Amino acid sequence: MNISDIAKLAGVSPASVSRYLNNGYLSEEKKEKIKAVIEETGYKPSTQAQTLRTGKSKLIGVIIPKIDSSSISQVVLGISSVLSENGYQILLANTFNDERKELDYIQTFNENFVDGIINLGTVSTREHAKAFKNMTVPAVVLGQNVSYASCIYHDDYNASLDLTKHVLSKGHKNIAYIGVTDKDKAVGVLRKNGFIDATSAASGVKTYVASGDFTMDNGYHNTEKLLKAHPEIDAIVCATDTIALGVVQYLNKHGLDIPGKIAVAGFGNSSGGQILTHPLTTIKFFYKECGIEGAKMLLEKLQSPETPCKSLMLGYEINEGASV
Amino acid sequence: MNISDIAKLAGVSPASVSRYLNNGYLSEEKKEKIKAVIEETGYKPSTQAQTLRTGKSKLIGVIIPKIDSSSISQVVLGISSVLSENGYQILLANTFNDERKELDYIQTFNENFVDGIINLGTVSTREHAKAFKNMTVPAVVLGQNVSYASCIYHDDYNASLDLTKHVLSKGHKNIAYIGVTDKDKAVGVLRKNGFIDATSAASGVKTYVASGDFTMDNGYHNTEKLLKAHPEIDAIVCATDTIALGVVQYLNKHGLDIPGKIAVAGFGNSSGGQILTHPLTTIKFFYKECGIEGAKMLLEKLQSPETPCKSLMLGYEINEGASV
DNA sequence: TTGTATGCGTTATCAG
DNA sequence: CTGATAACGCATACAA
Repeated sequence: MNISDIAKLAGVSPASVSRYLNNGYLSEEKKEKIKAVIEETGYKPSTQAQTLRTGKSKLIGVIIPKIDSSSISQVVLGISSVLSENGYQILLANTFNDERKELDYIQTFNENFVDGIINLGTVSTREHAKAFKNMTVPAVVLGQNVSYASCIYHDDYNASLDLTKHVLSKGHKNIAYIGVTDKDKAVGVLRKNGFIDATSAASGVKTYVASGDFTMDNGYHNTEKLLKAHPEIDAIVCATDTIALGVVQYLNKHGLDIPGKIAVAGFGNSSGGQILTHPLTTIKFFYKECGIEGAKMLLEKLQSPETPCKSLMLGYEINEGASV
Repeated sequence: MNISDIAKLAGVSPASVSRYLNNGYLSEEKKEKIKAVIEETGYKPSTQAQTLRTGKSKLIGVIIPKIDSSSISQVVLGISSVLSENGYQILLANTFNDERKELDYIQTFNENFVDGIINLGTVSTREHAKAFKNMTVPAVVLGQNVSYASCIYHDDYNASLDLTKHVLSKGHKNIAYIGVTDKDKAVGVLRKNGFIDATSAASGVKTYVASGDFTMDNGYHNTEKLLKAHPEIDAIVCATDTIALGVVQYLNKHGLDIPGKIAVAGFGNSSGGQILTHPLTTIKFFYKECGIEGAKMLLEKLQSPETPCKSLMLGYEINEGASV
């Protein structure tokens, strides 16, 4: 069932049907005719052909590292709210935190299927830079401060600095940090640096740094290791709430009081942290706003392709729970 | 940059380039030529045109109700593992639990873009039945037992029956149930029915039933209401772990001991339930397996379109935590 | 083994 | 206001 079939059934030319579907530059009489036929047949124009012809798909590719994450969910919510208002649909590509898959999807989306790309950035390698340089559709990176594309990111460094200072203000002297890979500048490097700078500015404070992936397991197992080697540890700062929850799980399991024996802090203000007997002290970033602004930035580029690259940094708040 | 440009640069016909890209029915000499030009130019064939021409996109549309969910994440992981092995990519469509959006995406995907659809079902209305009947690509529904498509679902009723029996076995006599909309047969109706049948078979047990959405807030606020009206309640069974975590949050906040004062149970075996001081007693469903089997079912239909409809039910396990 | 020609379903141009 | 026709980029039947 294609446009010509409809045209025949309605006794008009394919061009008229196309006009009906688009501008509607058409006599009332024919409009009626065509409308009737389309409703009867349930005809839907082929998006493939439309896209091939117009070069526009009204689809935005959003690349995310994992789906089971409240922060990412909020970013996507923000993106979705703006884009659907403007007639775009979202195609989500989940990389399962696999750098290769991320590049694959960037490639797949690029030149194909989508009118624009939003990438919730994790790592930024030379290959990423290259991929974005070669990009023919507008793209925005969220969560990382990159030079090769417009981006929106959080003030990870200062957030970490402040969070750590808050922990220090409670008198803790042996503070551990559980982070993630340095390949992730925002979450891996900047948050760690904030921790290091805050603690080294304090006197009489010893620190212990560990690292792993974005999972509760990371928190659980690193806590186990850290405490076995350094039972004097009295506070643990984690690069994400998810990791912090793993820490909490370990501490609960071993009857170590939070924050009496050991304080715990994280980043992300996830709902999971708030169910605890002692709600998690955590950094609240503006994830939904990040999505909203990112989508707006992309729309702007879609409308005027010559828009220059921008980078926007968003602030943060400390959510003081009872875990510190 | 299209196939003819490449052909010209390589001094061959467009057909030869096409052959190079596909079968490779071609002399070594020309292969070399074409390969060189493609690498030099970074040429990528247009997926749009390929799809228009072949009718195949190698893309599977997966429609999910929310992304911030560990169960859904696991299903998607299962789907992804099977499909990517077979050269398919996944396009995720998130409906934010909006029934209208779900139908929209079914429509959008149908006849367009994708070679097949996997729908993580929530509600099943007459419109859903109609949409699936009109579907021109193979489709599989996950999580709901529907008649209009192949499906894979969980044994929600018996899981709920067993879970409730387990709660009863601990001597609780005033048991509340916090569920979700009856529009969702699997989670809304069957789990509730299991609860009702188990409790009404027991003697001297009073029950209290509330309902809301798939959020922690549902658990939190309904617990508040229930306990204010019925302070004698000594156990709360929830249709999902997320709801149960909201219950836990309320109980923790008000210093009500779990399970001493009130027992809590849920469904889904989410990691969030396991961080608690008293890990959540919950039903473990086989989500990843559900995704795997669903993807296999779809592949089968893709390969032989005349495959008849199937429905497959998966079992469950009780994960006995310390919350009951 | 290779090239030419055609058509997938649509929209845009242009003449009427 | 309307219809014929070309073109988007590719894959394939057919001819060579």
